[in-house]
Amino acid sequence: MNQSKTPPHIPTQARTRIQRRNHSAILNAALDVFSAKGFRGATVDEIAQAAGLSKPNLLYYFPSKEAIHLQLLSGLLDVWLAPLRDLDPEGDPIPEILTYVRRKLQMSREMPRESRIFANEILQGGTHLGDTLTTALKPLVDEKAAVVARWRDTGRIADVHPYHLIFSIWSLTQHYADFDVQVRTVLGDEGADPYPEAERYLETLFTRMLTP
Amino acid sequence: MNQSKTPPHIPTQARTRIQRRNHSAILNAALDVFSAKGFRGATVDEIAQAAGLSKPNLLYYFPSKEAIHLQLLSGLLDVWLAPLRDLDPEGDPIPEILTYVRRKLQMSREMPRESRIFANEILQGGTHLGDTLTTALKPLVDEKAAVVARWRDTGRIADVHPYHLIFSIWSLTQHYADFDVQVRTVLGDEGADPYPEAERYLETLFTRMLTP
DNA sequence: CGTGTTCCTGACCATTTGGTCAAACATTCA
DNA sequence: TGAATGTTTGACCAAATGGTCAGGAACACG
Repeated sequence: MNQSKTPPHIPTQARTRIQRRNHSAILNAALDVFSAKGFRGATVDEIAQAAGLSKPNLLYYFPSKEAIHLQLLSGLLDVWLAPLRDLDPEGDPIPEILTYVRRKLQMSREMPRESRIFANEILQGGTHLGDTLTTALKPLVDEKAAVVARWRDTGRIADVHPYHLIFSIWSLTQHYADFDVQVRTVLGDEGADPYPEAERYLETLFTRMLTP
Repeated sequence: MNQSKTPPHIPTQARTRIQRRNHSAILNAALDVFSAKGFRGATVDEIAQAAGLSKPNLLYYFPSKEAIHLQLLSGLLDVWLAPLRDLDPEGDPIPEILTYVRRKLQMSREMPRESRIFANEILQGGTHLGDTLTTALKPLVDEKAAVVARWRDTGRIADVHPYHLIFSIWSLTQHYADFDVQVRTVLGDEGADPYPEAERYLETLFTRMLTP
């Protein structure tokens, strides 16, 4: 009957200092573990360890493993789509698109865990995302594809399919994060950082593709 | 002490009719389940059900879940690399590369399960593949990258980084299998088959990229 | 100090899951 | 037909895992 012990499950804005610290420690640890092992392969205990907490203690902050995963995913999509959101319809088409490519590649390099977690989720059918894809992703892509279509129809870029252009940017940039092992293996261990070459390659690719 | 009941674990060439049937039924079922749920997410029981067998019966044909996964993976790599293997150094460079792209895209469409299982494996760090990547994949890529480099150095194709060209072909073609859900969601449910458009797009992309 | 709240833990539980085994059932073939 | 060989299964096990809970420790604050 007592209404005590209300666990601070997902308080959005954590109240106490300890809450804030542990909350973010958990999310960060979960990012590590989920991105390395996938949702099923990750164990609550491992996440707790990585966050420096005991399993029950972690469950004190989040109601379930799935809740952690979910909060991670939803928090991610915004960050992930920011570069596309910033594509400026008033800007110079080709530089605008090249900037988008560059920013996306940069995110791949600096946030590979996020990229992998997302890839994993989509690979598995996006079941955890619910209708987020249709409500958040699709409208934005529709909007920006329309921008690209306008650029194309006014002859400012070469003839391209707007949606597939966007798909190609996604796939090419995220490839370096998601398939990191493969890339590094093929390039040999000597060639440490593939990103500078990748950036040059993608710049050339899209310049040649888009120049009228 | 009796040496009886030697289970026909991985007999490579199954002997009896039943063995052949069940063996391939298991592998096919495993392809379904592993590609849909990943290695950790897949359960032996589910694979057995999908193959029309009981779990112990499945374990009669394969010593472990991992063994099934492994046999699947190793059998896959050969098929997967065939198009690259067929890249002909004596052929016409641009048509040769376009053919490679087309075949790779076709495989994406016709074997999405295989593509996803592979993606999943690489995403997780390729731990199950052991050194297969360095012994089987790298040498082939090295060889074909050299071919591309020769074409480039003799001016038969435009200036490109051979390895990143190959990476871009992989990522662009497999994107349609691995991120199928995303692609379909963004394109809307009406536009059923994205592949014809994709093929046209990729043809244009690489033609513009490679024409000297 | 004392009291209420927040934080943390050891012990525990139910379920899932990979895998085993003895015995039953089927098939083959002499 | 019958014995050897091959196939299938129900019952079972041990380990892993997500999650609970009662109570103790730390902290905030009057």
